[in-house]
Amino acid sequence: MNRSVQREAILSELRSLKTHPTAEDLYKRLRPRMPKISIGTVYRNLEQLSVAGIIRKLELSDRLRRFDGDLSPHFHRRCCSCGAVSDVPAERLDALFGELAAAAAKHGCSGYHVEFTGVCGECRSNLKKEEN
Amino acid sequence: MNRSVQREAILSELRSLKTHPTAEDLYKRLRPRMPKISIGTVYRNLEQLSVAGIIRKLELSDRLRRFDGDLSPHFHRRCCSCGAVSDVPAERLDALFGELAAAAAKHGCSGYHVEFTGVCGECRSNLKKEEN
DNA sequence: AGAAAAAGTGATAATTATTACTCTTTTTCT
DNA sequence: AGAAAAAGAGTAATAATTATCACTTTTTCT
Repeated sequence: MNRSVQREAILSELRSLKTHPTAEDLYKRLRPRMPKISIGTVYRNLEQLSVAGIIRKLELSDRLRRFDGDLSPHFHRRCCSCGAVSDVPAERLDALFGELAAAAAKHGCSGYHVEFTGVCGECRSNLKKEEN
Repeated sequence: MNRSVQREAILSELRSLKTHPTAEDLYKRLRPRMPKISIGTVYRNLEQLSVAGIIRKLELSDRLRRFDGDLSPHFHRRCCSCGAVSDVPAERLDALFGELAAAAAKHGCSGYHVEFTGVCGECRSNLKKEEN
């Protein structure tokens, strides 16, 4: 994999975000700085970076693919209402990680992904406002 | 929700399978019996059935949505190579289910989904053949 | 450093899963 | 049975992602 200014911009932008952005999200954020960058370039680089194990491709309960620059073990939490994806802090879950890895291995698998679903705080308060 | 022959055929076909089929898969299987059924009907019914909680919609590490007629608690295992989805038997995982539910609740979530990833037996042997 | 090879880019076309729409048929309910 | 509601068939539209291709940038190698 060669290096390119676009690839590095995409990677550093992704790493600066905790929002698990889509390719389109990143494209919009990069354009002010790099007006000529193309959406295909963003897709191509995200794919390559994830194949290389430098980032993680999340294919979750959604039609859109999201990307994560944080490779440390953690769970994801998705809002059923707005679709936002946030991290589940790892505190006190370490034992669970180990058990899941062991369960996966027992069934011939090397990886696992856990997604929690619920309504995020923001959406909950929006829904309450609508009720009134 | 009214009843219709198409809906019942879709549901019973799904329930007869352990393969977590896509809408397209089901459509192809139903056509010999019901040549006039339309793909839109399959999508519409699968959506309605999952909203009603009669089946489960799986949105996993894949572009395609898959459906599951088995509502009992279990994990899924996906082959990284061919994409096949199979069930992880629940034996000895019951404790894990409980811990995950508790962890989800602690983080304001009501549901969770666990997917294990690895290469399935069939793909592993195919890959070995290619090596020779 | 400079030439040749490899990899990457931007722009756009193509693909494909899913949804929307219109009109007809089936189901439900009295 | 007959009116009203729900569902189906067929097809068009949408939208995320991938492929293509001529050109540019980066890397490699002497």
